[in-house]
Amino acid sequence: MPGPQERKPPRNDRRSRRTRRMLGEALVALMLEKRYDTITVQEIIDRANVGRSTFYAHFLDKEDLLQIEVAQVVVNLDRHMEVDDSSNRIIPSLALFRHFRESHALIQALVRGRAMETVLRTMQTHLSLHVEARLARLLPPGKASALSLPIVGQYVAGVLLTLFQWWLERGMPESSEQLDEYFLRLVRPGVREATGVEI
Amino acid sequence: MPGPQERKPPRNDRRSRRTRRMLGEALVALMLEKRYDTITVQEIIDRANVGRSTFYAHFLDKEDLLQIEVAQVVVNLDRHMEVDDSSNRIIPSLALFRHFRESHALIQALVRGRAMETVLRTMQTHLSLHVEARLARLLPPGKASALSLPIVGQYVAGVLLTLFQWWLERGMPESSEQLDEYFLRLVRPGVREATGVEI
DNA sequence: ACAGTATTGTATATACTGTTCCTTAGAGCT
DNA sequence: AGCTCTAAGGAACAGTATATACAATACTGT
Repeated sequence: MPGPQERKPPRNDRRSRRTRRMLGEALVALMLEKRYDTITVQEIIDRANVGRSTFYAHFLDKEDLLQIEVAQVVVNLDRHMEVDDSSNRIIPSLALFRHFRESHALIQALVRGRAMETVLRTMQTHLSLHVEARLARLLPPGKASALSLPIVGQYVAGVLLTLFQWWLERGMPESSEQLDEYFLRLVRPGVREATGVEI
Repeated sequence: MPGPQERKPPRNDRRSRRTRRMLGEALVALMLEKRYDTITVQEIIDRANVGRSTFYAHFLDKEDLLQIEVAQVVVNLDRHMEVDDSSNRIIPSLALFRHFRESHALIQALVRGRAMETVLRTMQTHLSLHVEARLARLLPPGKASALSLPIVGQYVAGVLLTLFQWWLERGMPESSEQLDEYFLRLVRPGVREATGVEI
């Protein structure tokens, strides 16, 4: 490996944004075909019709490009979690399943490219913290939860992501509503017995 | 990448077995220190005190060596699943948690080396199929499950692996027994309502 | 002790990365 | 429109990694 990189120069030109987008799309397209770590920079720039030096003008390396694509997924996820804040559901699962179905091209690429680990771990953390916070608010004052809230948060987030992966692997034959119903039927009794909260 | 490999020659000599073991241990040791994909073959053979050609006499490439180590994990897992076959528990969760704690050096290496994705996916499949089979046996004849058995299998396996990862990330402060209790308290109500089976 | 083979060390072809330097093309401003 | 500035293109380069080939050597099992 040649010398260490300093940082990536931020560009704001219209052309630059177009180039960045093309490179991102090229990576996603390639990840639908093969594993992320077998993809070379050459393949990416060929697919995007972009010069080699242009790639390195925008990104530190291949990993940097991936990270930026992954960050997009997480940002979108957070945006979808903010809705439905008034109900007493601890997690906007239906909204999430719908979001997954819509953006499943990128997510599918991440899964098939074997770069899903990072995404899932980030999702798991975000979701479990969200659930934990909601549970703390819904808990009747003075009445403690039988199981600690972090573990219940992990449980709920884990079930959601497990079902999502199972759904995705089989090509998402069920509707989002159907999957949400499965999710709630499985998760609700456990949460009720563990915390006393009815979701 | 140079030409394609044909296959790896199987060796049975005592020396060979020793060499293979040394190489496997070297990889595991290195994975405790850095990410799998940043480890070079040179580092592995240096650590194992083994010549370069010897490495390629035993394994197709670095990936091949990893796969064999991973397979070991899964084989051990299966062995631990066979016990406790007479009880009416759908999954020997306590035995599994104990096994995880014992072999956590290797598993920790896989996690820190970012090679856990493969292992977890394989585990998820094995465990969910196991649960599915057990449920089918325990289901009262003539009385169908409300939710299909595959989805309940995925659910149970997913919760077990989620809790395991949560446990591992924080350095396994709880005992195996404690974790198993959490697991059962969270998963039992959902399985009861979804299938009618009491575990 | 001997035969057979596992192992070693080195050399080699191939591939990928990230940088450099120079040229070309086009966006944005007056 | 014309001018300027900079993004993009393209080729070449050093550095490093992979996987193979081959001859020499060390060791095991009988």
